[in-house]
Amino acid sequence: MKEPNNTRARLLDITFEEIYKSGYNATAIGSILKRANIPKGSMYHFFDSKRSLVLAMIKERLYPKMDAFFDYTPKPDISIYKNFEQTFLMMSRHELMVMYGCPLHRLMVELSAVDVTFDALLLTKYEEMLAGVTTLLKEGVERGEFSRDLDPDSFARFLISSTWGVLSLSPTISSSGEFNKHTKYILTLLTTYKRTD
Amino acid sequence: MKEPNNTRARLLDITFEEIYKSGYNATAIGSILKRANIPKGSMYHFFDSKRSLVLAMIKERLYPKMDAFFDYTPKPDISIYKNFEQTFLMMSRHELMVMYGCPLHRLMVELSAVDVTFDALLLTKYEEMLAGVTTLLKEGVERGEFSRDLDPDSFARFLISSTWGVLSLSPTISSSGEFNKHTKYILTLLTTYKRTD
DNA sequence: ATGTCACTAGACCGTATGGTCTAATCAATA
DNA sequence: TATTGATTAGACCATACGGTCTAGTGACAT
Repeated sequence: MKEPNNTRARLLDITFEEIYKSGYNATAIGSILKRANIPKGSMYHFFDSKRSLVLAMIKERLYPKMDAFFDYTPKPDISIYKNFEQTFLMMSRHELMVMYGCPLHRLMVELSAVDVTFDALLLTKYEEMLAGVTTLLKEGVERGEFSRDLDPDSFARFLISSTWGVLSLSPTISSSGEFNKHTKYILTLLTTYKRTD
Repeated sequence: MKEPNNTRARLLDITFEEIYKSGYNATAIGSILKRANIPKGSMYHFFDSKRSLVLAMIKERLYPKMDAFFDYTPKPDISIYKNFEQTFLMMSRHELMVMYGCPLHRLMVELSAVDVTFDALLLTKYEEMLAGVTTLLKEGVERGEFSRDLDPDSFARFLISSTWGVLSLSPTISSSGEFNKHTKYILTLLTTYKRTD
C-alpha cells in the first residue's frame, strides 16, 4: 500500500506560512513550490489556480488554527473579564501573532476590496469572531458583571479592530510589550462598564 | 514663455490616488501613466524608478496632506479633550479616510517589512504623529486636565494604532457610523483619566 | 537661423509569474 | 503481466510589468 500522500497537506502548510509572512500578491507560487519541493504539476493537480490554493489554505489551515486558538464559550467559574484577560495573555505569548499580526486581518486588508470570493470568505470568519466576542460580553451583562450601558456588539467591534490595529504595526513597531499596553487599555475600558452597585 | 509644465505634478497627484486605493504592488506604473495620459519617457525623465516615484509622492503629496490635516498644537482656549474630540470629528467627515483608511498606515503595513528605505521614511512620519499626540496629552496632564496616571506616550500609541485598526477595515466593514463608535470608546477611555479632585 | 536643453513619445527588452501540456512513475487491481 | 488512475516532473507558453533606448519636438538663448 502506498503510504499516505502528504503532498497536498505540505503544500497547504507552506502556503499558509508564506502568505502569512509576505501576503498574497507578494508570494510567488514558485517560491512556495520550491520551499516545499513540490513540482508544479502536483500543485495544479490538486488545485486549479493560485487563488483556489489560497482559498483552500484559508479554509483548511487558517480557520482551523483560529478555531483552536480562540474559545468564545463563557466559562461558568470564571468572570467574563478574567476570560478576556486570559485570551489577551495567550495572544501576547503567541510569537507569530505578535510578530506578523492576525493573518485574517492581513488578508482582509489586502484582498477584501479586490476579490469578491475572498471578501465573502474572510468576512464570514470576521463575523464569527465578532459574534463570539459579542456573546461573551452579552453573557457578562446578563450575569450582572457589566452594566447595561455596555453595548456588546459595538464594544466587540472596537475590541477586535483596535487589537488588529496594534498587531498590524508589527513587525516594525509592535512588540510584546506594546501589545501588553494595548491590552491594559482595552481592559481598563472594559472595567469602566463593571457594575459596582 | 512656455506655460508651466505640470506633468510632474499631475503624475504625483495620480500616483497618490492610485497607490492610496490599490496599494504599491497592485498598482502598475502603466495604469498610472494611462490615467494621467503621460508617456513613459516623461516619467522616467523625472524619476528613475517606480520606487522613487512613490517615494517622491509620499514626500510631496502624502505628507503635506497629513500636515495640513492634523494639528498637534495645544490650543490655549480649548481643553485637550475637546481638541481630540474635534480632530476625530474632522476625520469622520473625511470621506476618503473613512473609506480607504489612513494612507500612511496602509503603506506601512504593505511596505515596511520589505523595503528599508520606505520603512525609514514611513516610520519617521509615524513617530512625528506619535510625538504630536503625545505632546497634546502631556499638555493635558500639565494643565491638570488629566491625572498623572495617564502615560502620554503609551496612550498616544494606543490611540493611533487602534484608530488605524478601525479604518483599516474599510471599505468592507467600516463606515462613518462605525468610526464614530470607535471615537466614543477612545474618548470614554480618555475620560477615565480626567482629574476630578 | 541655429543650437541647446528639457521634455515627449512609444517601441522595445528582459524577467518574473501564473498557468498549460505531455510524458513518466508507480501502486493497486484485474 | 497488463491496465488503469492518481500523482509527479518539469519544459514550455503567454502575459504583464518595470525599465531602457532612440528619435522627435518645441521653447528659448545666441
